[in-house]
Amino acid sequence: MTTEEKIIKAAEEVFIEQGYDGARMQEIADRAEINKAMLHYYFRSKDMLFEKIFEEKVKVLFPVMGEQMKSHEGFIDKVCFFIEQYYEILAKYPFMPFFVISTINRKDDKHFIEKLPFGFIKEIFFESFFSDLQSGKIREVNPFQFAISVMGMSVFPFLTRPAMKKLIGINDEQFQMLMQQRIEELKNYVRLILIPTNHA
Amino acid sequence: MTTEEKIIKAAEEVFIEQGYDGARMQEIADRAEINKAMLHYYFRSKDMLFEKIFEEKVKVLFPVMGEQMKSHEGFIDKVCFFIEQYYEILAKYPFMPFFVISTINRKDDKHFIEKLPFGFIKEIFFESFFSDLQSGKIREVNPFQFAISVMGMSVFPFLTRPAMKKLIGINDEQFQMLMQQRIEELKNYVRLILIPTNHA
DNA sequence: TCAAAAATTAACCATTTGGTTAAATCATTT
DNA sequence: AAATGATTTAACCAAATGGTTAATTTTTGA
Repeated sequence: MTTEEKIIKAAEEVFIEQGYDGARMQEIADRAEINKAMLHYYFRSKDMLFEKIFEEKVKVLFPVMGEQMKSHEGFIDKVCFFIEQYYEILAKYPFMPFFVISTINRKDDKHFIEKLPFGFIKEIFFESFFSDLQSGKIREVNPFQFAISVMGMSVFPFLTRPAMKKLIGINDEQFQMLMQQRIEELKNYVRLILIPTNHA
Repeated sequence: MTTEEKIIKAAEEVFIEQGYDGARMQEIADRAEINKAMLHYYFRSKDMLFEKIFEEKVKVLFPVMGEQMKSHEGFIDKVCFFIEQYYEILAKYPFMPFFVISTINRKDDKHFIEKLPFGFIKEIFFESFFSDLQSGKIREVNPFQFAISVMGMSVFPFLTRPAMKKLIGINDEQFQMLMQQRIEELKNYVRLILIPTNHA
């Protein structure tokens, strides 16, 4: 493991746990078991180190879901697939949503928002939506509001995880289970919302 | 306006904008137009000042919805009322959700989670849920997952507000409008999810 | 093998930070 | 008006912070 890799690993941990303002260069150095000067030797400044981490981690949270998504036929199938896939990612990186949100909410966020790769939603998601809407396969909902809702339902519990755990009195393992059960529940909601009622 | 009030107002602003770690005592003093020593004179330390602000603001975010909610009859009515009321609060304090979430996600959160008054949900929400479930007025969903979903759909856009604004290319006013429209959309989702289909 | 380049370290630096103090001002009461 | 207590201020402090530097060790390549 090279020094650079050790730094990135440690910086990931500290930035995600503590946020930009809470993170200390010394703590990153300590966890990486290197001299603090090395941080600046490899990444010049705290800002540039953070930028590097953010870019790398965001790629993980917004993966190339595009290709796989294309293989799913209707809009409902695509949404259900999105929910499943997103759970996989969130289960692996439960702190990521808070990391991203606290970054884009930072007062002097210069350009982090632009780095969020949201293109795939517009392309694949919406296109498929209007197609299925016209053929009457799905109910007429606002696609934008619907997209926000699906993301909100998926991500919100991970943002409030510490509270959830404490309020319900569960541990990490049980939380994971709750989220796993949640997949089917959310897919069910999606179907109930989107599948038109039979007015026979 | 007393000195104490000036401090609280300024501290609210700074803590909510910058978070605990990002907030500077000097900036709070500057905005309150008082000497920095006054902060410690009235509130002893940054920790204690923050605690004061958190308590006050949380009371706003989790208001005594209880009484009004009791007057709404069925579970669906209660949920719809919750969505409406919550929009009112969030429209007034759009930064609050992030403030609360970034506080409970802080590494050394000692006791802030306990201060979240979630009692009213258990009492009024769940009670009414099981009542309507038994009488067949609502579909059989997991009440817990459903509650998380409603909160997520309501709160999530406010957590990602800076990103939403930039990605869709709207300003604060337009964002507010989008959220206002959202109320009816969400209430509609709730009905579609909860009202049983007629298997005639 | 040996010099040049890259990597690493310890000591250091300027600035910022939360917090303190002692003196000064203001308000209140007698 | 004098004494008392509350409020306010400017100056100060120690610790922490991001960042630098010059010297040292390690690696590389001719």
